[in-house]
Amino acid sequence: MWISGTTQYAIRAVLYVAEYGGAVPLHVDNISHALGVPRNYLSKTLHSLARAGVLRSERGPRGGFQLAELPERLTLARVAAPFDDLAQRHCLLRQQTCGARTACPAHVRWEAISASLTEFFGKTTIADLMRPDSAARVQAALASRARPGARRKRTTTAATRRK
Amino acid sequence: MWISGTTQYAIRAVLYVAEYGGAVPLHVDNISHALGVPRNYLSKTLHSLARAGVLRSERGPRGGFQLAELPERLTLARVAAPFDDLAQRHCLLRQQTCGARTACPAHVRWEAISASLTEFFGKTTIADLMRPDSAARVQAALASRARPGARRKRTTTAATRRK
DNA sequence: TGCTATTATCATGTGAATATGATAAACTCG
DNA sequence: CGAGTTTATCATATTCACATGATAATAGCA
Repeated sequence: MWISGTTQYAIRAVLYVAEYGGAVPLHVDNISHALGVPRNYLSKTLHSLARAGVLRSERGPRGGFQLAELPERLTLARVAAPFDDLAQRHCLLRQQTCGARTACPAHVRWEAISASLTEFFGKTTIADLMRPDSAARVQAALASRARPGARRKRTTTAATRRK
Repeated sequence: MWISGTTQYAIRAVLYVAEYGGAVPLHVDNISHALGVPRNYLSKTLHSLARAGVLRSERGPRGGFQLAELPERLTLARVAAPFDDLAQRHCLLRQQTCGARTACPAHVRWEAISASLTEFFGKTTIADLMRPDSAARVQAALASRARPGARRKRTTTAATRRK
């Protein structure tokens, strides 16, 4: 039961970037050390998050990972989406025929639980999980980065999507 | 996310035995056909359920699987127990240190959902999932089997546990 | 006793999730 | 431009859930 290990890594990583990252990007080494998660595996995971528009990444010296959006807008569902198809698995008994038309025996009873799970992942944000004091710092960091006049660089986000 | 495929097989199998089994035991072939589940894999699963005291099994001609208890007493948690450790996974982020003392960032918010899941599996029984009409038949079947004077045979249940 | 039906068990295979190590690509700055 | 830093990607290994096929053990019965 529950979400995949990769998704758990992802949530913890995004949360870490939210709390400890600021104007300066965090390196994979830093994050993987902090979380006790394999480096290269995390690298792939972070890259997926960048493609999904959750993080932005940059290579080379002064590179690393930052949030792509305010933590208030990053729901757990969005963070989990690249790794776990949270929506697709609503039948407790995995009956293919379980739908509005022909329900599995557990359908009605399970529906309530299932809905509360969907709501949890859809409404809980990274900001909700942050220590209160770090939320303010993030606001400042993102604001300064978005200030016009800053030099544009090529970063990997949802916009810059390569095959 | 959710429970393992084996647990889903198990619930569906126990439910099938409850609804279509009676005084005469059901064969693996019958059940696996009905559920569209691999035969030998199901056999192992059913055997585990017998060891767990959910089913009783018997070999040879006239053998097969029957419920070991009234469906009202078979909670989903009991059926799932041999395959999924539902209780062990309470931390959303899989933090080892997540407990009463040091909670993970999601602890408080996740606790409510987690509790409702635990309650669902602990309180929902096989009887709850049965079609209403089949419940009565099971009552009769189990009662006749328990009637004193019936010859005792060696069956595999929680009591007859072999290493 | 021996034949047959049925579950129990063993040995093995397969695929996906997880992980590792090496190399390529991109960026910074002297 | 070239050296160094960092992410991106590729090739491969490991592990585990799920599955398959063959054989052993047990029970009923002629």
